[in-house]
Amino acid sequence: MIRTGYKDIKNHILSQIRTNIWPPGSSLPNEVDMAVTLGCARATISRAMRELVDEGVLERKRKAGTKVKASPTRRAQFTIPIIREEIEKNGATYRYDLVKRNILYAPDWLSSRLSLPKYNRVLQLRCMHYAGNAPYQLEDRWINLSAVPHAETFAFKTLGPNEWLVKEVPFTDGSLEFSATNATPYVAALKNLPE
Amino acid sequence: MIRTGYKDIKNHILSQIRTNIWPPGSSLPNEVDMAVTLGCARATISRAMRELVDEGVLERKRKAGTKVKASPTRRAQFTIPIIREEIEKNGATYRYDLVKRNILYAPDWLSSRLSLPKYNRVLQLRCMHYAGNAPYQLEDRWINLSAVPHAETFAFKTLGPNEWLVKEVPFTDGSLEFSATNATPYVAALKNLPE
DNA sequence: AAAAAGATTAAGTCTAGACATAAAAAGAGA
DNA sequence: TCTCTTTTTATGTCTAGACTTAATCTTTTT
Repeated sequence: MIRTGYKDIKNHILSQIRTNIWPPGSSLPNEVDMAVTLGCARATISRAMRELVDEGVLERKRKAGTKVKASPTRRAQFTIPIIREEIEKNGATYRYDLVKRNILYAPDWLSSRLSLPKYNRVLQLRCMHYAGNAPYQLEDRWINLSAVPHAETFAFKTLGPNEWLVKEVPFTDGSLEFSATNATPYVAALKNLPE
Repeated sequence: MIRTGYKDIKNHILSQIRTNIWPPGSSLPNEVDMAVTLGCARATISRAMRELVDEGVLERKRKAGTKVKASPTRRAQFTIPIIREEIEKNGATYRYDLVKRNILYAPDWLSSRLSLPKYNRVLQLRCMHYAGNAPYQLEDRWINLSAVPHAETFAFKTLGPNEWLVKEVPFTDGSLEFSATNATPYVAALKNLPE
C-alpha cells in the first residue's frame, strides 16, 4: 500500500466491523492512536470516521470517543424525479398539458395537514404528463401563494410547475414530509422491511 | 463575525443561491479566490462545498469548477425504524410474538424478485409486534439462509428478526431496494410530489 | 453523600502548505 | 480542419500543527 487515504481507512474500519473485531456497541481506538498505527495524519482518520458517521455506521461523542452504532441506522435515499427527465430517459418524447388552474382558499384538509393559517390562498394546478401520446401521470399540485407569491402571475401553459419551481425558486430550506406505504416483501442478506 | 467556519461558508453560499446572485447553472468563484474574499483557508471553503455537493446543491468537476446544480436533486432520506424503538418512543410497552417459523425453498415469485438460484433455502418468519395489548404490525420476513446461515439455529422466540439481524450480522454492503407508492398530495413552498 | 469546581480527554475545527489528478484550453503538426 | 501533445487550472487529497469545545472523570467543598 503506497499511501493510506481516507477511503482505505473507511474500508479498514468497515472490515473490522464486518469481521466482528469491533462489534456493534464497541469503542474504536481514538483518532491519534489510530493515526499512528495506520500511519497517516489524524485529519485523515477524522475524515474517514466523519463520513462513516454520515453513513450511519458510527457514533461519535466528544471525550467519550467513537463507537460502532449498536443499531445501525438503515437509511434509504432516493431522488424525486423531474417527470420530464424520467420520461425522456426512457426514450419517449415528453409532452405537458395544463388541465386546470385555480386559485382558492386552502380547503380544511389541506391547511390542517400543512398547518397553514385560515384563509390561506393557494394555487391549484392539475397537469397531464404524456410519454409520447400515452398519458403518463396526472399531477395535482397545490402551491402556497404566501410562500411563492409570483407563482400567481405565471401561466404554466408550457412549463410544468415542478420545473418552474425548481428554476424560479432555486433553493428553499424545509423538510420534505410524506408518507409511503406498501413496501414489497423483501429479502436480501439481512435487509428487509416489514410488509 | 469572529471566525468564518465552514458552516458560515455554507450559509453564505446558500444565501447567494437563494437571492439568485448565483442562479442555478452558474459558476461559483474558485476555492482560492473565495478563500481570499471570505478570509479563510482553502480547506474550509473546500469542506463547505463538498458538503453542499453531498446535499445535492452543487456540482463540481476538476478544472471546470463549481456550479449550482441546474435541477437540484431532491433527496429524501429516511430511516427504517426498528419497530420496538418506534413503539417505545410513543410510550407504549412493546411485546413480540412469533407466529410462524418455517424453512423452505424460495417460492418462484421470491427467487425471481431477488434473483436467487433455484432451490435456495429461505427462512420464513411471521411475527406480531404489539404496542401494549393492541396488535401493531405483522411482520412477514424471509431470510436468505445461504447468506445468513446461522439464522437457522436461532429460535426468534423472544427477539424479533430485525433486531437479531442488526446485532448478529453487524454490517453488510448492498443496496436496499424497495418500492413505495401513494405519496399523499402535498404542498409546502415548492416541495411536493405528484400524486 | 451530594453538589460544585477543576482537570483531562477526545472529538471538532482551522490553517498553511504541498503534491496528485482530471479536464479544459492552447498549441503544434500533418 | 483535424488530431495529437503540452500546458494550465481547479478540484481532490494529505500533512503537521494548533486551538476550541463538550463531556467525562477527579477532587474539593458543603
